[in-house]
Amino acid sequence: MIRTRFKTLKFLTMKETLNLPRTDFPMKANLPKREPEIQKFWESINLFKKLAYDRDGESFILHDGPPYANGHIHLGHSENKILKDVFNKYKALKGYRIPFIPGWDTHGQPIENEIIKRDEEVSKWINDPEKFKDINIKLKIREKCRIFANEWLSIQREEFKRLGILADWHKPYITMNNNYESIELEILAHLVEEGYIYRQRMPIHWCYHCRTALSLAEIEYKEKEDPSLYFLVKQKDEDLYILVWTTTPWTLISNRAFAFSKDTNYVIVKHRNLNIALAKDCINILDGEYEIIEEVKGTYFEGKKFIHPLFEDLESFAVFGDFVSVEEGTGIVHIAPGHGKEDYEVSKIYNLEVFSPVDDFGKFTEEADNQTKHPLNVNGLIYYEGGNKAIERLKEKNLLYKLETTIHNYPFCWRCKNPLIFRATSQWFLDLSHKNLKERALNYIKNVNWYPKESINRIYNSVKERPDWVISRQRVWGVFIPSIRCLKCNNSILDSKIIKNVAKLTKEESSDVWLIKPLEIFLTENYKCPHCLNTSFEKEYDILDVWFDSGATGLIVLQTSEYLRFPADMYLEGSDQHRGWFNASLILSVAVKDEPPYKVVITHGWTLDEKGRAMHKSLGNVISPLEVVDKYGADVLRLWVNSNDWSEDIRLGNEILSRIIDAYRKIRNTYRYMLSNLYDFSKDEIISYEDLLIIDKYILHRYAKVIEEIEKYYESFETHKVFRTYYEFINDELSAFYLDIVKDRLYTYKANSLERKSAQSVIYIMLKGLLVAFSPILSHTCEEAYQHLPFKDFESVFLESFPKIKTTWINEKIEKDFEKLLKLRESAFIVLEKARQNSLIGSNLDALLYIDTEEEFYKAYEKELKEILGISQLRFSKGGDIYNELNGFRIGVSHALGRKCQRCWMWFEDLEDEICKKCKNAIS
RNA sequence: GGGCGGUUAGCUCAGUGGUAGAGCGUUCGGCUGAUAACCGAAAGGUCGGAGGUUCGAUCCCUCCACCGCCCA
Repeated sequence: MIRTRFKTLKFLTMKETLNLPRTDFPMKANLPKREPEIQKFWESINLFKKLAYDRDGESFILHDGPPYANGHIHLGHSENKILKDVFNKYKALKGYRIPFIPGWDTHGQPIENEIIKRDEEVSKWINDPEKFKDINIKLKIREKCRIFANEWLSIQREEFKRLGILADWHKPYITMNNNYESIELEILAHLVEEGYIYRQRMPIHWCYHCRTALSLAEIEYKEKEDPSLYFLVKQKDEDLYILVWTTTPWTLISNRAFAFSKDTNYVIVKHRNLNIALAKDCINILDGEYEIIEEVKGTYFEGKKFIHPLFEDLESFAVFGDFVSVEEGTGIVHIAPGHGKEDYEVSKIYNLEVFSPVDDFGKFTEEADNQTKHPLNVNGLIYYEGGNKAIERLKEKNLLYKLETTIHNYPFCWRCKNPLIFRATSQWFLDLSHKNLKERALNYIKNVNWYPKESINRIYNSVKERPDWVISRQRVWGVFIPSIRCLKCNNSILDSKIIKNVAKLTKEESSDVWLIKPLEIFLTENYKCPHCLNTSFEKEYDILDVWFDSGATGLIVLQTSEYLRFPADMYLEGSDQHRGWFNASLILSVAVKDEPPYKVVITHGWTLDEKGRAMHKSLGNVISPLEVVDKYGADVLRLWVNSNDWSEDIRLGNEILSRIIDAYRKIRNTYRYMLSNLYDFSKDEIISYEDLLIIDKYILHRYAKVIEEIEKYYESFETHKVFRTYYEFINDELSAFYLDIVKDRLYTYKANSLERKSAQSVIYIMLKGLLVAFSPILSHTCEEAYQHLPFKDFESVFLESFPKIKTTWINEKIEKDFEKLLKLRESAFIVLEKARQNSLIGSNLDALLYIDTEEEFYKAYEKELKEILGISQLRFSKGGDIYNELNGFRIGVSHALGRKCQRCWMWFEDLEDEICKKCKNAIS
């Protein structure tokens, strides 16, 4: 008992003589609490202002794609803004100014629908077409939308700030701001002047629930069950029927033609006592027996006329089109020019009527009945009920061949989720063929740097395949297209002078002016209708597609701030934006400036759950970034994003999160340990390179290589490789190697000895560099650790420069030597492990190691070998109680000889006192 | 149905026409002077599946499956 107490006392005394690590930097991060404090610190020193505005040098312009202001941010938003933040901060460390202006998309249907849904009064208005036209009601809805958008914008701003995103949060760009709307109208005026805008009646996707036209970007495809209808059509003046297939019987009311394929083989069969024609390849759709009478080419039907299947007093015609296939149906396609894209196109060639007797609500109009003496009486019926009547009529006339159901993909409104119809309406279009707009855009795509490089295919295809842009919407919440209708000739007029007048007043009073002010004040003096010279007009109230709002951000934002510049250096968004923002921005930019708005476009994939499935409310697998931040901290989320190859889809789940937290802890702890060994280190104690110990030179060399590699990976946008390189350096080379072996020197040598100061110098240089290099990713933690450095030149880690490597640090000779030494270390550790398992030793310090070699190389490194092996004694001869030949090395291990120094725990054969000579010297 | 991309150890990722790599995690062990830490060792994979080219394929080709985005 007494002896134990004595030993303990003695032990404590020894311990007190050591230079053990000490630091205030806590092991436990407590990020949810600490991060907001660090963010407050950044605000208090005006960090963003310093990096964005108050410094000299070139600017790096990353233009923010505006999120839509209608809900909490999700993981995708977080990934996006974090990546933008990483590249901004990296560029700031490289000396660039980073005037990053965040933005919000605030107009459009999602908000408008939400307002309508949640407000009974408004719901009533909107279902009453007369009320909906009322200007005061439009104003009321718009005001509610504006408030709603503002509320969400504020919420999202706080959520983004919580992620540690550096941006001009005080002055974001907002698409519903007066100034923004005003410039947007000027862009429209410019496009009108240049002749890009035209009005045309053609079939477009129409949502009869939202009662508006939709652009391609607002449509989603889902499976839908529809009738699959085969019917017969009698050829006029001949005893021949054709067999036709459709899934939209309601469009039969508007049938104007039947399309054939010229080169396809058709057969005429005797079947059910009728002569029936259909494509040869489709013959197996016939039920029952048939006899082929004749085989003909499609051209056989040229000039043929048919009796309309529903209305015997109407005629239908044979036409030809490439789109006719034998993949499904009968090789004969029903054509309703007012209800289909291909139908419309073929109708232009054959001069067919674009007949579309369906109103905004998806109901048939009287036109549907008035076209014939044998009406179906569908006036006022919703379109699909008209379809049922059409089927009844076919049955009555014995023309219905067969009726089944089919499940196929069908377009739905992305907002209200109702199926869409194709309906011909008059809309404003942006002409992509005008002045070769599309062609120019396609050419410019090649001049832009796309990352990942495969994404160029996607943008190219989506621009190439897009039709003319329908820019008008029959909605309320947006920027009005200030077109006027002539009360005499009924033409719609879009005049750039009028638009410019509206733009001027919009700047003062928002786009509401078009609703509020009388038309006269926007008209030029003695304004006359360009078509009929009439002088009386009324305003029209279509609004601009929201993609026009967001597509114009580059033109509006980049050109209106003295700190920004057009084109931007970088756009960075999710891969769905190839058809969305990248696309719309390119089209508008090329139309207005004949130049793409971006130099580099980076796309990231989507965030999926742990099993690689998309996150859906219905699947219950949605992870909120806010929850992750509240529980683990923003740095964990930032580390997660950047540990994954985000150029593809990335996953998040419990195991992944737990691995990330492990990595975070390891990194943090390494910072902490390095800091804790610098508690008595000062600026004037830095040892010059030549005087460093060789092991310290080696690790500095490795550090330099790693920094170079990391820089390379930032430049190539591969932040997951930045992370890997960094993390592995910390794990393998610092924690498991250098920091472990250098303990003896740091703890047991005289406090101000060269051995100790050499190690401290290298630790200081590396730690500072590592903190700076990783601060774009692990922003809060690197800042926190930076503040704990014993000395530093700046008030924030972000005011530092990316670590600069001195050429003298790169030392290939040392690297080569150490490669050899580390190979030996690897083998020696395996033998030492065996000795440990045989209870021959505990720690490596208990070991006497034999290396059976004649090579002078190893003997010359005896001192370093002992250090990097962490052993007490080393002999270059054969021996040891445990002996092994391994990887060409002959290695033996015995227990160390003599006695153990009570201070440094190393064994000495000739130890006389409690402690060794070195320790005596250190204490004295 | 079409386009683009993906599928390598439990997780995140490397990789090459010639016996599969790393880090983490796991297991076992050590230390107790980084201690809700630190160090060591070991186990883990017919490289999504099936064909083909080749002396030889995880890598090249074809088809298929699954996942994601986009389009019809």
